[in-house]
Parts: sequence; C-alpha cells; structure tokens
Amino acid sequence: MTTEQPPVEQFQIGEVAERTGLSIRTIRHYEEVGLVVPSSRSTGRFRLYSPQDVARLRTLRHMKPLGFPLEEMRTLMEAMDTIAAGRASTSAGEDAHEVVRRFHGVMTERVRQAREHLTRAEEFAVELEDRLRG
Amino acid sequence: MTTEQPPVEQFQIGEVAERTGLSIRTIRHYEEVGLVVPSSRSTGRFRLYSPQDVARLRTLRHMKPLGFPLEEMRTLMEAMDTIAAGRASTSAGEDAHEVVRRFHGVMTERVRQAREHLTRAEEFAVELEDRLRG
DNA sequence: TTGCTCCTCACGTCACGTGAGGTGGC
DNA sequence: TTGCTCCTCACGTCACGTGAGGTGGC
Repeated sequence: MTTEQPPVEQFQIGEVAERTGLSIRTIRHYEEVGLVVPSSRSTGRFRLYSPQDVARLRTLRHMKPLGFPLEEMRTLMEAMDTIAAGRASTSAGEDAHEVVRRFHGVMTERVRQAREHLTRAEEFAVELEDRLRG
Repeated sequence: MTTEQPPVEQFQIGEVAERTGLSIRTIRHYEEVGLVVPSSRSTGRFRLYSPQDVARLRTLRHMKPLGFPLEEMRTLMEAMDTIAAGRASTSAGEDAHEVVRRFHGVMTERVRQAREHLTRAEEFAVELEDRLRG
C-alpha cells in the first residue's frame, strides 16, 4: 500500500483541441477573454488543462451554434461557478440564479429556432439532390 | 377583359428584412459580395427585391448556422443557376453538377453534426435547470 | 413641411486565422 | 542535434454593426 496519489490528468493544448474539436487558436482566444483559463502551466510555459477545463470547453463548443457573444458566455460561466460554490442565499447567489434562469430561457428558444433552420437546410439539401437528378 | 398584367411583387429592403429575419445590413452585405443582387431599383435608388430574391435570402438565412463562407455560398448559387438554365450537358453544366454534388455531401454531414451539437446544448440547458432547483 | 424609409461611405468590432521568430522536453 | 509541440506578439480577415450625412416619396 502506498500513499502515492494518482497523477492528476493534465492535457496540453493540442490534445485539448483534438478532444473538443476547437482550434488551438480558439482555445487560446477563450483564455484571452477570460472564458477558460488553463488551471496550470508546465515548467516550461505550456498550458495544462484539467478534465474540468476540457469539459467546459466542450460545452462552449456545443453552444457555439447558438451564437451567444463570448462576453455573455463568460457571464453565464461565472454565474454557474457562483452557484456551484454554494452561495445560493447570498445576494451574489441570487443574482447568479437570475442570470442562469434568463439564460436558460433564451437558450431553449434558440435551440428551437436552430432546429427549424436545420430542418429548412435539410429540405434545401433534398432540393439540391432533386436538381442533380432533374 | 384586359391585357393589364398583374403587378410584379417588389419588396423594399425593410420588408425583406422582416420576411427573412436577416438584418438590413446583412442583406446589403450579401449584395456587396455578389450573393443576392436586387433585381431592380426604384426611380429613387431604393433596392427592390423580387419574390425569388426573397426566397434566395431565406435559403441563405437557414444555411447560416452551417457556417459556410459567403464565397462558397456564391459558388453554390451560381452552380444552381447554371443548372436551372438547363445547360446540363455543357462542360459548365457538368462542373455545376459536380459543385452541387460535393456541396450536398458536406451539407448533409454538417446538418448531422449541428443536430448533435444542439442535442448537447439542450442537455446543458437541462443541467442549468437542475442547478437552479439544486 | 414633417416622418419614415431608404441611400452611400467608411470606420469599428467580434471571433478568430495566420505567419514571424523563438523556446522546451522526449 | 533533430523533431515536434508549444510559446508570444501582432497584423489580417470575415461578416457584419454602427454612426455620419444625405435623399425620396406617401
């Protein structure tokens, strides 16, 4: 038996890019605007991302098609961090709840709209096929 | 009985914006890059869009979430025009067919991916709700 | 004449893309 | 030492947004 801790998983930016489907430049940009700051750096100056960092980047990736500005995404992420920190009954906690609530509403509506657009786009694809056979 | 023709429907840019859900600036931009040039102008210099112009703008609107560069959309639109002009057996017609075929493939794949992203985004929305009830 | 909608520049912005030139660890 | 991956500027680009200043027709 050993007291050795399992090594915490850390990912370099290239691997994070592969895992999330985001470009390296996009990941760096998200750091520039304060969206996802890598939880550590190597002895050199390489960014090292934790599994949680990667999960957050995945979420951002899936939300991209909904077209929220990065500034708004940052507001949302901060609100969620506040809630996760268990400060629900503080005034910051209440504000955070309100932010998340509003965001949830807008998001649900945009998902609905996006689905409609996709359906139309698909109809257009069928039209393309028809013309090819036409 | 009269020889009078029914007036051809023409729309000013503001009405086109409402009908398509695109901004006026976006519609002008699409003209700047040669995507949709209004079929006429008023005696003043107001842009006048035909129902076909409006239909094309609607198609562009629905395809926006798929993230094709406008230059590529222009290539596609031109290819479709070539096919619609019935020049299928000319070499231009064959090239047009090839363009449309490739586009169709990429488009179908992107629709699939976009649907996946939306599903994930929706899951995230549910997560937001859960945290609100926490 | 007043409102409203439209017009043409032209600069600004957001979200990255794309080199240039340099460093770090297997 | 060579490769590969990463680094930091910093300018470029794409798709518009946003005034500024002006005109046209009910």
